[in-house]
Amino acid sequence: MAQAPTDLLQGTLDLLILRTLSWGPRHGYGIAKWLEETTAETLVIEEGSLYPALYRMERKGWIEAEWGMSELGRKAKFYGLTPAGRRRFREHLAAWQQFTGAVIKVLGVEPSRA
Amino acid sequence: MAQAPTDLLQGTLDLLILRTLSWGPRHGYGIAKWLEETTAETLVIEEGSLYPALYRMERKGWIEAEWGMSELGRKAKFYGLTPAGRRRFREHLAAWQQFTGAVIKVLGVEPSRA
DNA sequence: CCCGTATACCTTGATGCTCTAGGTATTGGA
DNA sequence: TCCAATACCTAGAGCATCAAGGTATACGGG
Repeated sequence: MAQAPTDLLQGTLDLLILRTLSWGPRHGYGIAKWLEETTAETLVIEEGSLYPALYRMERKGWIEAEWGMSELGRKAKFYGLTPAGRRRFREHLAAWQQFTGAVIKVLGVEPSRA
Repeated sequence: MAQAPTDLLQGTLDLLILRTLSWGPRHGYGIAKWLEETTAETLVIEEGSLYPALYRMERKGWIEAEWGMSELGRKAKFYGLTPAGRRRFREHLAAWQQFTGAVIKVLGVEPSRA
């Protein structure tokens, strides 16, 4: 399969998580599921990538965790954006837009609008 | 500067190089300069990333090197695409389009069309 | 009542890309 | 003469992702 979206994910996972949480708190498992559903399984978030990413972001003060109950009645850790996380999201988003715009310029093609 | 295009570059550098060479052979230094000029310095390719990437790609049979003379009369190593490289480019490009399309769907914003 | 599946969390080690920071050599202009 | 630009190269560190393992609970079907 060579170099699937896998490697392309680098540096984008944080941004995707921040966006997911910008709609409101969610638990880890739910973040991954939501991303997968939203992109029709084009984006698949491995748990070995997800949880380390969440700790990283928590350590940096972008998100905050709180234990609670999932919709299905199981204990789950809910993550929510901090003000710093919101700021970070805006900055990272702008950087991504600029970067991707430049890549489009080089490649001469647009992303697929499936 | 936080997380500049630096980290976003992950997994995209190969694709950018393949695209650059799809116009014809070029030497390493020239590839980097061309990418920087084309994107108004939004994309800056460090030499410590560039040369390892070129060796990697040569080892994988996507590009071929040949010593020659630069436009300015200095010895330079020119890289050209192999048939496998052309195939690789098409595949990687398609994967990038699909991946980036999915990211756009999640983020809800378009890349900047500066 | 048992068992499989889905939910939900977590960790370790390996892999692999990019960057920092160094280095060499040549050319041309101030 | 000296500096900037051209053109190449490398070692080591940092860091993100993945593969592959693990725990525990709820629920439904048999």
